Amino acid sequence: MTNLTLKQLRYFESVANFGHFGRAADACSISQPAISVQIKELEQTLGASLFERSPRQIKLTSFGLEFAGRAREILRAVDDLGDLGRASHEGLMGKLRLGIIPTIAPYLLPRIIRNLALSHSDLDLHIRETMTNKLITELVEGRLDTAIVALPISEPSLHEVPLFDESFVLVRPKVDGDKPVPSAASLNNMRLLLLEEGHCFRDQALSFCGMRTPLPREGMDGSSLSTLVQMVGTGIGVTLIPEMAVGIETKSADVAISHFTSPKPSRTIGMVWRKTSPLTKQFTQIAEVVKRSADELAGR
Amino acid sequence: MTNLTLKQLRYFESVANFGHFGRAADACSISQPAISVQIKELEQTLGASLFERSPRQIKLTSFGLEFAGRAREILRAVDDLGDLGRASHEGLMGKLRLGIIPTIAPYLLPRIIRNLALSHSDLDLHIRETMTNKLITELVEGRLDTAIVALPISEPSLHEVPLFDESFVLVRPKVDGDKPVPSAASLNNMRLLLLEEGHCFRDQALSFCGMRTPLPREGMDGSSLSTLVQMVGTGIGVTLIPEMAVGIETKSADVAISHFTSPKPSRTIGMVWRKTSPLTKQFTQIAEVVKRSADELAGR
DNA sequence: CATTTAATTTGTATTTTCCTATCAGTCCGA
DNA sequence: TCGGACTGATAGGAAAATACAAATTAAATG
Repeated sequence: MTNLTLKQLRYFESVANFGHFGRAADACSISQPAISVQIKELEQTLGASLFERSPRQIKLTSFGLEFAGRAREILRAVDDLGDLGRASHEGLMGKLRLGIIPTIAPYLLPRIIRNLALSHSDLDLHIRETMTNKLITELVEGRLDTAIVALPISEPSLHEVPLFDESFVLVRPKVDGDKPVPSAASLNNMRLLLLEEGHCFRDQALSFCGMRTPLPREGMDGSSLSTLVQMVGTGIGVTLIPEMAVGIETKSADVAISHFTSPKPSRTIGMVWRKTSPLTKQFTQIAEVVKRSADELAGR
Repeated sequence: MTNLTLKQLRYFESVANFGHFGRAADACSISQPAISVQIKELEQTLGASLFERSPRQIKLTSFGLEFAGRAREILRAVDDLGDLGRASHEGLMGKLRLGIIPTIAPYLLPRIIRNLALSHSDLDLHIRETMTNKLITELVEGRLDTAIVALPISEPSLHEVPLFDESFVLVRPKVDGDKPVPSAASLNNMRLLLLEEGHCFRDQALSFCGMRTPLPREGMDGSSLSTLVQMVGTGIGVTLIPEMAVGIETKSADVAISHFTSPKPSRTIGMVWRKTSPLTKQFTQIAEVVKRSADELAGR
């Protein structure tokens, strides 16, 4: 008979992730000996050791590595199974962890939260705002339920639903506002201010300009659209921002907004979640609310 | 946090299978209240009920049905995970549950067991002899580790390995032994004795004769090849048996053996196991031994 | 209306899991 | 080379989870 327990698998996963018994114990809110004992027991029932213990660090054995992969799959499946109960109720309720990228969050999130509170009052929404790749990792690892990101993601274990398209507009110092709108290619020659490495919007802007990597410049990257617009206001350069950000970001800066004609730069915003999650129906409801919120914001 | 335990899932699976708390408890070697409590707890954490309790019988709710499917997958994955320890050792050891069909078992099994005992003395072999569809079910449900059956099985979750081909021979009353060997089609007109419904060998024999269902006759089916041969000896009719059975089955009966020329009827015997089982290496070793045993038996 | 069957409830016992405290080995700076 | 810092292992007692036996409820059967 198999004598494994989920607890053992959970503890093991934690130790495997941290490579450290003590920190793993903290993460599981449990004492360090408790973890030691459970791992030892696990190794005993398996008849093979999972970690190479050297005094200063521990490392997964090759067996442990194989084991970790399977264990993770099982744990995710169990987590999903736990959600199945909630999924069987029609409505939207309980804790729900939503991720969202920073180039959307400040503009859309307040409205989403307001709308969700109105239509689904017994939903306990937890928000996580960070860059796409982190969101995806956390989603796959089961630390998030769903996320609002720019598509496509092409992570095979995730399901993608497009919500709306948003186009980018050009932000120039106010004095340049009357000049003709430059072509995509000619943005190359202007001083284009971008978000720092890792933001998907940075890559989307670059791809519109036909650039793979930006011309190397001295630390001109901003960490938020807000900063970028303020920088443009001082006359340093130009930038692109999503249309959605115009209302908020351009109020307090001396900048001019210009729309491109064609090709019109844009990106598709969508929602993603684990394919194995049983909460599809619930997520779809949320997607509707998000879509509606975006429409409202665009004045549609 | 998800608070499900494997115990709960195991108990639940048992109840779902038996449709009965008491019998499920027996199967788990546990008292019946213990199961009741765990199921109740499970339903509590899920926030939905898994069974419709009517006083005389219990039935899975539609939610319970969905839940059962996922739970089963998880439990199988965990069982496989438990085997991973053994798999990491090169050799073949520990308990191994082998299924085999009745039209092979009596002839090949003694030799297999002998050979395995010689080469892998610390293997604790458990044999289950029954018809193909039962073997497959038990395999998929994790109650068997591997099985020797006639291919193809075409069960997507199982891995198939062909071992050897064996041809069928015609068994006739000794007095008919000198008559010419009938064609496949003309077997239709003779009194062909078959194994009872459910044996794969029955279907294989029928398919050789080009029949879907046999001509309806009065209860002429036997439950073992041995019986069939004895019946042939009394002059009732003729039958087909695998070549492997000739040595044993025809010693004590007044029958004659004839080989077909072409088309030569035959079937492929192979081994199957769950694709997710980590014991592939071990099973492959066993497959080698089985193949060798069959070769010995055929005098090769 | 008593009897049978089957699940739940209750109270107690056992087993499992956990925590605190302590130990043992190694690394590192003084 | 010594002592503190860090890390995982061990031990013993406490707390929590789980299990059992016996009693209870509830419907169906004869």
